[in-house]
Amino acid sequence: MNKQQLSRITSKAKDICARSGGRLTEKRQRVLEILLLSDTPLSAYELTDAYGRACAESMPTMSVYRILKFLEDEHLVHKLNSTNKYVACARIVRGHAHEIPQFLICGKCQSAKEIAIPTSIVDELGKLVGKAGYTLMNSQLELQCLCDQCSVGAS
Amino acid sequence: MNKQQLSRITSKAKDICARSGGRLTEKRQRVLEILLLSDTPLSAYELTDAYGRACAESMPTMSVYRILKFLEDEHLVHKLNSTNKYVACARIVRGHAHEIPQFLICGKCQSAKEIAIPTSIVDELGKLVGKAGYTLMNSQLELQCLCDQCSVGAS
DNA sequence: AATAAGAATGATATGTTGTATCATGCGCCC
DNA sequence: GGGCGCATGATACAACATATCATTCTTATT
Repeated sequence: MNKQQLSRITSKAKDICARSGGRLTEKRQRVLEILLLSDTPLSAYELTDAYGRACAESMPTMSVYRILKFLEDEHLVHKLNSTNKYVACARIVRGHAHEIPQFLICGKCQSAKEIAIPTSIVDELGKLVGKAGYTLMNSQLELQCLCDQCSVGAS
Repeated sequence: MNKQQLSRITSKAKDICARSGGRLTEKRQRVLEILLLSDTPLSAYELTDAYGRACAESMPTMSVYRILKFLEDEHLVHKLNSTNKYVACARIVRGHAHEIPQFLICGKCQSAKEIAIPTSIVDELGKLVGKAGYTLMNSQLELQCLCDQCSVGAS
């Protein structure tokens, strides 16, 4: 991702925040940028370190958590529950509408790819869940995978 | 679950362990029993407490983690990654073959139900994952739901 | 039965993730 | 420019998890 793309994305993120009455402050923007530029999801503490390295001033981890919560509420960032790490939302990168996110997480290189799963599959899941006596509230899936690059490397 | 059922299950668990060269010691059996009798998944620390209450002697949390790891390796217990809690595997309760586990987790009462998802859906997921450049390694899903009892209560 | 080897457990320390709470700074509106 | 509300800092602590070394218990062998 080059600087121009990054600035286009953060400008869009600012709009998104503004529409909901929030503000993408400089610190929030920096945290988002670190996530956008990272190859892998980052934990709150890894973000704290990365912030310190990138910005020459440090940020308390508490603030990182608060900023992550803000960015999650704005749907600019997702939390991966299976790894306790955070990723920038693909919609602001690729420009499509917000969907229920699904993640493929490589167990070797830790990369995570956000994909959209067809409504049909989600509907089928919903029906199954209904038969079992439950109602699906959120279908963010996190699938443990191996990415093609790592498959090749291992072979 | 009554005592007879419990003893039938633990006896089966013993066989499973024996076949793989492991031993279901008394402490391991007690931890498994606590999970079998619990309405909800339990964290390692909750298990430590429950063990202390049930057995009049306490167990270090470290040992609980080790025992959980053993039980997981024997596929007698599953870990829910989204909540960091542990549940007894349904196969030893209901007697069917081991399948890739899927969990419905009620966001209100925390109950968790283990279900099996049809191969067709898992296959479809696998194909999608393949198209995205990944290989599915494990399709344990943890779906955030509301159980019918809690739905009724809330209405 | 004595003993040696290996498995299971205990004890202690520490690392990682996350929340609670109160204080301080900063921008905006009248 | 004074006050209000949002954002951030600082500190403490809770919850989850692992590393490591010591001790105890089993089991096989003699």
